[in-house]
Parts: sequence; structure tokens; C-alpha cells
Amino acid sequence: KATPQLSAASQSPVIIAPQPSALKSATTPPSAAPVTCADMAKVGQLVSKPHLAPSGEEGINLEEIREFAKNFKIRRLSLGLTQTQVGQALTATEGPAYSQSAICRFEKLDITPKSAQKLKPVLEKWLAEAEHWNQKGQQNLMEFVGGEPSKKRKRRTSFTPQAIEVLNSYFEKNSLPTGQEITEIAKELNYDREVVRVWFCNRRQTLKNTSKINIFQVQ
Amino acid sequence: KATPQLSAASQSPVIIAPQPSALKSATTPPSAAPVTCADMAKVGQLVSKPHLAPSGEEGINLEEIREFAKNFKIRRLSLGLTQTQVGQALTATEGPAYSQSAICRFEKLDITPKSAQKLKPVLEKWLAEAEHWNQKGQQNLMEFVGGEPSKKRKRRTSFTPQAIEVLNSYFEKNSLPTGQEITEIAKELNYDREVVRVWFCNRRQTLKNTSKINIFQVQ
DNA sequence: AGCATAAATAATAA
DNA sequence: TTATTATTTATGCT
Repeated sequence: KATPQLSAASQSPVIIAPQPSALKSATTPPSAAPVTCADMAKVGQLVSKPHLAPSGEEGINLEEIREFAKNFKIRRLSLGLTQTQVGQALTATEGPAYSQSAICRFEKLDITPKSAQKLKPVLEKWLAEAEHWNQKGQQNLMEFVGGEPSKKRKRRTSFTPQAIEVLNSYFEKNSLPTGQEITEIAKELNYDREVVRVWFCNRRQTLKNTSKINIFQVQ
Repeated sequence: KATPQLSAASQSPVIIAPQPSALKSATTPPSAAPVTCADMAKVGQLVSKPHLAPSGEEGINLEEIREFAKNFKIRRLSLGLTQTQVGQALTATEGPAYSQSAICRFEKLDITPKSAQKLKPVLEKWLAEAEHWNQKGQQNLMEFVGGEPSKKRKRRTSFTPQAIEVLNSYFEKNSLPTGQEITEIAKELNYDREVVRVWFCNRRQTLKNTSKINIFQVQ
């Protein structure tokens, strides 16, 4: 049952090593950004400028954290999860609250080493578990994450759910309504006739395009 | 009436493995609803009756395409590339034009098998090359992709209360101003045109979100 | 320590 | 395909 490919971030507890210039961070702009904020150095900054590291953080492997952050993002995306979902799920399972902003800032390393060090194992553990459930099927993952499984994506349109429903029921009966029928449907739903006509066009298109590929897709 | 098409596939290579979409299946699932259509075969029917699949596509390995599409997205994200970037880069290196929409549709398999079959090798080749350059450093990748090296996110604009007020008054009059109008408003307020455009986008968004109460609101 | 929302990205009606 | 909407990410602010 144990998730296999999770060796990800376990490395030797090395201390802040001089940054090999070869390694480029995808998420961290290395630029000599004007650090206007004299507050607190962030991981993203320190990782490329170890000499700035304040004392008391020698035991924190910044490089490892950076690696993990990058890896975390990829794994999160592979699971199809959003920062919001992760935050909410963590809030539910773990003690403290984690906002979307928090996850975002971790991924971007816009966070103090201390905070990062504290958050890392929490994320590591949670993500591993999420991957584990995902192995058992998408449904399990969604359940674990806590979102309603049936959370349908909201239609982009000005079509109301009710209207869609009606349209679909018409479509099921007849995917290619006559001009007369379109006019009637449009009237019933109080939408523009043209809008309804195009809806049927797109609906047919989508079905045609996806159905072939989806033949082998398990629903 | 043993329809020969895809007959072989109907038995063996049906992969019931982990739900393909770790990546948010946003496509309107026909839902669990009993899709009973009169004149058009639906996915649910095709799954159990693959013989309904149109002919002329026996040579296309749909399962392989599906796998690749999923994989492609993950690899794209791992490289930190957007659909837009891929489309633009392809347009530059390959012949035809590829829009962001095209990439989107490929990833979602919202395209005909024929198109997919044609596009797959192009994407495959391009992505491999992109990964190759990435190995040599982020800079090389960005150069290959064609975008400026590290296009930093635009600094978040803060509107003055006065500006907000003016914008709102315009919005009340017309929530969907034309390009011309946007330009004028931007000029009047002395803000970037793009900033004003996005403000209207987000404003419409917010309004829509808050007024969920009016479910029946027929736009 | 987050909320509100600006900006960026993905999906889709036209 | 193109414009626009829908969704997600990032950040200014207190």
C-alpha cells in the first residue's frame, strides 16, 4: 500500500552549501531584487545568497527545501489539486489553518526558513497520503481532499443551470432541432434564438470530438 | 452484424486504471445521469458498444493518445510552461499556427482522433527538445521557447478610491465596454489600458459570484 | 496571518 | 480560431 515513488525529498541533512551556479530555480527569480523590506529574509532569497543567512538557521537545509517546494508543486499538479484544495484539506486534517496564500507562499519560497522547515514535513506527509489515495482511484482522492466528488464545474456562460438542464433534455431528444424548434426553445428559456442555435452547434461538436476518444475511457 | 471496426479493442486493451484525469476533468461529464439519446451515440453507449465508433480510425491508438495527453500536461507543467507559450513556440518553429486553445483542447482530448494523431508527434518532438534545452539551464529553455527570459509578474496595482468610484460608475452604465471605451477610461484615469481592461473582467467576475442568488437571472 | 482582489492561466461560446 | 468567461495564483495591505 505504501506509496512507491515518494522518495522525493529525503536527502542528507547537509548544511547550506554554496549554491552551485548550475542549478536554476524555476520559481525563484534570481535577480538582485531590491529587498526593500528589511523584515525577514525569505528562503527564496537565501537559497541563492547563503551568506545572508541569519544565525540560528545553520541546521536548515535550504537547498533541500527548495527542491521539495519545486517537487511539491509538480506532484500537486499531477494530482490535479489546487493550492486552495490543499490548504483546505490541511486545515481539516492537521491542526492549524492553512490558507491558499500559505501554500502559494511556500511554493514560491516566499516564507522564512523557520516556517518552511516547519511546514515541509506537514506537506510531505499529506501529499504522500493524497497520492496514496489517488492510487486507489480519483474518487478516493477527492474524498480525502474533502471536496464534494460531484462538484461540477460551473458553466462559463450566462446559461443558468436550469437552462442547461432544459437544453440538454432537448438535445437528448433531438440533437439537431429545426429552426422552428430552436425558436421555441429559445422562447421558452428566454434566450436569444441565435444563442440557442449556437449552443446546439457547440454541443454537437463537443460530443463528436470527445466521444471517439472517450470510447476507451472509463466513466 | 459483426462490425469489424475496433473489434479487437473492444475486449483487451481497455484500461480501467487510475482515472485518467488527475488533472481536473472539467469537461462536462455526462454525469451519472442516464444518457438516453435518440439519434446520437453517447459515450456511455459507445463504451459498451464500441462498434458504434466511426470507421476510418482503426489505426489510431486512442489509449496511447490519451496517455500521452495526460503525460504531456504534466511534463509541460514541470517545465513551467503555459499552454500559451507552447502554442506560440510551436507556431514559431513548426509550420501551422497553434493557439492556446488548440493546446488546451489537445490536453483535454477535445479533438478528433485524426487531429490528435497528427498533432501528437509534433508535440512529442517539441516537448522533448524543450526538455533537452531545459537540462542545459532555464535560460536555454526560455530562449528556445522564445519568451523573454524571466518575465516577471506585473506588480499589483492599487486603485485610488477616486478611481474605483469612477470605474464603478462606468461599470454601472456598461459592464462590458468596448476596446475604444476602455482606452478612453484608462486615459481619463491615467491608468494602463490593460489594467483597466482587467479591472472590468474581474469586476464582472465578482458581480457574477456575488449574485448567485439570482439563479434565474437571465442575462 | 489572511483577506480581498489584481494578474495570470485554462476553458469555451461565438 | 478569437474573444470572453471561468478558475487559479499571487500579492498589497492591515
